[in-house]
Amino acid sequence: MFTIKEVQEKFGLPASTLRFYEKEGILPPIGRDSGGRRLYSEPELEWLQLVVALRDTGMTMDHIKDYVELVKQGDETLHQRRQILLEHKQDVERKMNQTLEHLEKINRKMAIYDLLAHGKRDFLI
Amino acid sequence: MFTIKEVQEKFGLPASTLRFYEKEGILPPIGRDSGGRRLYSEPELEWLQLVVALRDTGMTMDHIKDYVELVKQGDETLHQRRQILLEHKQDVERKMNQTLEHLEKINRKMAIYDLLAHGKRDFLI
DNA sequence: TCTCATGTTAAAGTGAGCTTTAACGAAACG
DNA sequence: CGTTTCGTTAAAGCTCACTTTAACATGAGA
Repeated sequence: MFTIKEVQEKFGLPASTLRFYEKEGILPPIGRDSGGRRLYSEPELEWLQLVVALRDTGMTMDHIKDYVELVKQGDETLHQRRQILLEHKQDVERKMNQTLEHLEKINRKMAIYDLLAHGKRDFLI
Repeated sequence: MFTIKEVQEKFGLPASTLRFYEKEGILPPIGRDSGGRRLYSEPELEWLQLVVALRDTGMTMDHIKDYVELVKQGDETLHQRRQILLEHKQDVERKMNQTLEHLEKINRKMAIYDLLAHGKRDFLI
């Protein structure tokens, strides 16, 4: 069991964000100690890890919420959930390819700077 | 020379965004026709292409603006500009590696769904 | 027991990056 | 010549994903 501070440090997520995720239903309701303080358990951290993976690969909070709803509905939605992950993964791969193209553009720009830096101003010929 | 509508179609950027970029100094002031309408020329489109590459790889508008300021200052800033692009590129590459790790997480989740779908509920042994 | 760090909540506030609105001008079409 | 389309501006508005604030509670250490 982990306090909110420990989770904050483990994941690099502010406590305010952890509370916000719980309020929004992105995390399940977290158990409390006698004083009403949150105590995170392993499955909840596992879950948080997937949420972070989805968020950092560009899934919107609303879509993550939809996915969480399916998890709550149990095993009947396993296929649907797999499909959502698959489509998201394909999305991410498309975006990565776009990013690679953009990096190419940036590389070409840098190459031009290098030519200019060496006084080779005849590269346009 | 291209009208704002043509640029909008070429780049998939709304005209409102093109006007917004110009207002913010992210694009140079665009020339006008006799009726005060914007006419984009080739160098401006080249420039827009780099802006889009930087934006879509996660550079903030403020940083793009800083870069634009250096361009305006001319050749003295060539080295500094190359350095900014280099650092941004390294940043993007770090983020891509993070994304690959996140994809691994998503893949493992999908694999679990596959095992469950085939009734192999003994995978935890 | 006092104090101070750490936690709690609901609600308001923030910042980035556009997008919409309103009011108007120019110009192409029938 | 009228009307519909495309453009212009400044300013206000919007969405997303948090973040801050205010007011209060708990619990550990001196």
